[in-house]
Amino acid sequence: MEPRCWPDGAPDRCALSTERLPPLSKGMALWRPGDDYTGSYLVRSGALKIVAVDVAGDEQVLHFALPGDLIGLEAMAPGRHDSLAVTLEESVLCRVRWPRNGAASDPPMQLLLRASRNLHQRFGSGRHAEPLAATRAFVRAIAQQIGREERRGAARVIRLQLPMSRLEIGQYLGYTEETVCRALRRLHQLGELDVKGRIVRMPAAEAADACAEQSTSAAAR
Amino acid sequence: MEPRCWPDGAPDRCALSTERLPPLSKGMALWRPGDDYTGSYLVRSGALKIVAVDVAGDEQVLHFALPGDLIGLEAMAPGRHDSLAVTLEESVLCRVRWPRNGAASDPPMQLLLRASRNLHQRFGSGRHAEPLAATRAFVRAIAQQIGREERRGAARVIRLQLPMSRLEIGQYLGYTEETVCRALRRLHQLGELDVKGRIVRMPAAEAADACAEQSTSAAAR
DNA sequence: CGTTGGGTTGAGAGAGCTCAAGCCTAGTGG
DNA sequence: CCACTAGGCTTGAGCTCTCTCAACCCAACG
Repeated sequence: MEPRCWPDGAPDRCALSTERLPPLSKGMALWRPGDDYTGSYLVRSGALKIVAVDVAGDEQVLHFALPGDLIGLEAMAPGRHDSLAVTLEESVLCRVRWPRNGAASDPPMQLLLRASRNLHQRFGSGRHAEPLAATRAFVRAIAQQIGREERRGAARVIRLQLPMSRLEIGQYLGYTEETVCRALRRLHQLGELDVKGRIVRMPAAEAADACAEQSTSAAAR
Repeated sequence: MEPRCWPDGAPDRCALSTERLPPLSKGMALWRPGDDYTGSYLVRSGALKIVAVDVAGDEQVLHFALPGDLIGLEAMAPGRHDSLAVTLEESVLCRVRWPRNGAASDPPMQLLLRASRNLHQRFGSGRHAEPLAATRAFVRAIAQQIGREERRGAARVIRLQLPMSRLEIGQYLGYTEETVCRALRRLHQLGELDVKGRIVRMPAAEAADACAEQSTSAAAR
């Protein structure tokens, strides 16, 4: 019944290594925000929660990890954890590691990096309680991906064209078209951004604290 | 500015192949629910939305794919797409393929498979509008992972112990502790499951359609 | 110039949140 | 072995906020 950490027959090609960790008791932190990424983990038994803690101290659970799950992959691309992983009960884990630069040119490894970025994005776009905060985070995330920097006099602004409608943003964030519309308007009134249809302009500084990640993503391209 | 589909220097090791697709015009479907998985895609330009369509016809956007994104990986593990991918504007894509069984024993490929499962789960646990449907889907997903089948006379039931508190479920689903509590109670009253603290029992048939979307939620209104 | 899809705004009602209190169970220490 | 305690769970009563529904505006396009 207990799944093996890794197939026994798997050779050590591609410099992949697994290492069994001593059992973690309930409530132990596997990693904390800011920790360097040192490998991913396979859950052998037990359970963990991956939580994002915001500045207000509110906790949002991003994922529950159960036996068989691979966790921590989302930190591979940025090289650093920005979430907190805590055991919900006594758990046994295996750490999976490989050299950071060694196999970087390996095609499957490239795919893994992309997958890591995917996971990281999905983790970042968690469910916010308020439509205003959710919409703000959404626009900033999009801005980081497709925004172009413009000079507007002395100020640097990010300009972008949203590819999707208000309705589709709502279908993504879990709100209605009207709520998204009102949230955008409120953000405009707060001076955080300038909206005209699907064209959005915002100060470059605003867009910067969206996730503050993806330094490696440019190199990956 | 245009990112390359793939590093030129990357050799064809590990039998990975890329293939550039002709530009897709706005509104074209890249894949539909039920389509076989034939490879993942890298977005070169344009934008797409990945949506889940439930039986009621309601669309939920799971992801917006922008240039540089890798999409479709979540279908690798199950081998079949259960979502719909549609271009939001004219888009250029590259398909990335590799033999299904060939490199299955390759450690990085194993990691990819795990990542695929992760993505698939995260895609499945999208934001539901109603707490009842969200809680139902959550419990069923957990049951599929850690539930044990029991014989209770003639009926087959799934028994499981939730590793997390009601508060943590709420922090995951985006509701408060009380709302989760009431949702569980309502599910109990509807006869869908039996809750005693963290012990949950439910008919094996119920747990089976974990991913089958909420046909009952619309009727519940 | 008319049409169409997307966007915006307003008013009312229902749903989930807040606050508060009581219960129940597991773990602890005498 | 048992009482105790603390945290989790449950339930209730108002209130706020988002959804619903409806109308109107607007720009793009033929």
